[in-house]
Amino acid sequence: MPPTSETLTAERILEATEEVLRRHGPAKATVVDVARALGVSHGSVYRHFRTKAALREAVTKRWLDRTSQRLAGIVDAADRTPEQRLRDWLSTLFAAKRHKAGDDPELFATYTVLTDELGGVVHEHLADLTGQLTRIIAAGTASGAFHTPDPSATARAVFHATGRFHDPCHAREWTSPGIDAEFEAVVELLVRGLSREPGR
Amino acid sequence: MPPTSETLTAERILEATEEVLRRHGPAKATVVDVARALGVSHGSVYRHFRTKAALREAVTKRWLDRTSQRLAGIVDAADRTPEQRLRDWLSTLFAAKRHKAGDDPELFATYTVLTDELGGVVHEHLADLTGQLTRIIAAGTASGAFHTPDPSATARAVFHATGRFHDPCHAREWTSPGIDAEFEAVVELLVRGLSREPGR
DNA sequence: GGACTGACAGATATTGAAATCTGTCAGCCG
DNA sequence: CGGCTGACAGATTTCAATATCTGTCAGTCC
Repeated sequence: MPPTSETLTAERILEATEEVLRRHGPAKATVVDVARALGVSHGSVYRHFRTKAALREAVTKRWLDRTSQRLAGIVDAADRTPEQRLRDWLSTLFAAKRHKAGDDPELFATYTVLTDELGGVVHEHLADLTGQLTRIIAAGTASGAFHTPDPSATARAVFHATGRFHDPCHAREWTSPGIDAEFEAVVELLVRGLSREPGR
Repeated sequence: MPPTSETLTAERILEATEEVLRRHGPAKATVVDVARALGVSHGSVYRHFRTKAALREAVTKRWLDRTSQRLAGIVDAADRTPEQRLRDWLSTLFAAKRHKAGDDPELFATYTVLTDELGGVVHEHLADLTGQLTRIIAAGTASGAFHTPDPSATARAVFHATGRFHDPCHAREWTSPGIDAEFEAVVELLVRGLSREPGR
């Protein structure tokens, strides 16, 4: 609403877009709405983003990157064992997703729709996350805590096996009562599979 | 189309419903269509199924049960070790789902929509499948091949961890090139986690 | 008498005309 | 200039009238 006569930057447009998406949802959020929220004409928005799809892509990338960055801090925590870091990383990912989905279900649904449209950005995001996982697992392999001939493939396996706890298409299940126990059971099984000496 | 003057049975209605769903999809399949396909008035269909939802439920249950029955044969195969049975069972489940999704994508999408509506039937189906898994894992625990304090909870964990390879919301990914390797990697990790003496 | 029909009321879906949106661009304004 | 506007063409969405569907039931027909 405030036409804030500052310069029109891509950043300001992205912020306004997020706000419009939060208010109107993905289907009804138009670039005219975004321009109106900024007090400019929609032509100006097209100066910064070639198409509506590009704008949606940029705003989604920003949203996904916020999660990546939170997780990146766990990967290199030198004071924790690889197993602890793996457990932390998976728990934090699950908690972050569940938090996003629970806090503002509308906005979460919005981004779920957006990520469905935007194959490329999502693919990069997943590559980023499995890359982080690979570093933890490789560290574990180096220290002898984990045992796998191919940390990268194993990282993807761990990521896929925990999909129920971070993939948006399972968001509905994240509020069911037994979900935490289920998460623990899956992580336990995976950690046992990764460890050289399980069953202790 | 053929008014087949046989008696109108629930079974015949279910067959006609499946055909109408295959042709028209879930959104456009009406009970008037089903009646027309059978050469009767739609009032007659309501004699056998109280509501359209009940009809959809019955036809979906039939469809889900076909998968359950195929898998049930693997559970008690006396000539195979529990680990082999576990691998067989998971592979067969994946193959069956992928086959259904690939063969007739329209029909698969139709049933995916239906299962989304019908919480109860699907929940029963999942309970049935995890029950089968529990029996395999319990057999493995008894023979010393597997090691878990709670076969039922572990069965659910295995089922959830392999969700990417049987949950319809991942159907799109079942045609991607690396999917078989990914499946093997996840199963490998889980079997290792279940086994008392892995890493050999 | 019991399976079936077909007309009916209320709910839901389809349709097409009108409104809005996307993306462009010639021109304005500081 | 260089960022911005606003009118425009074609594509998409909305909305209300119209048609179809769901579920019921009194009545038909064998």
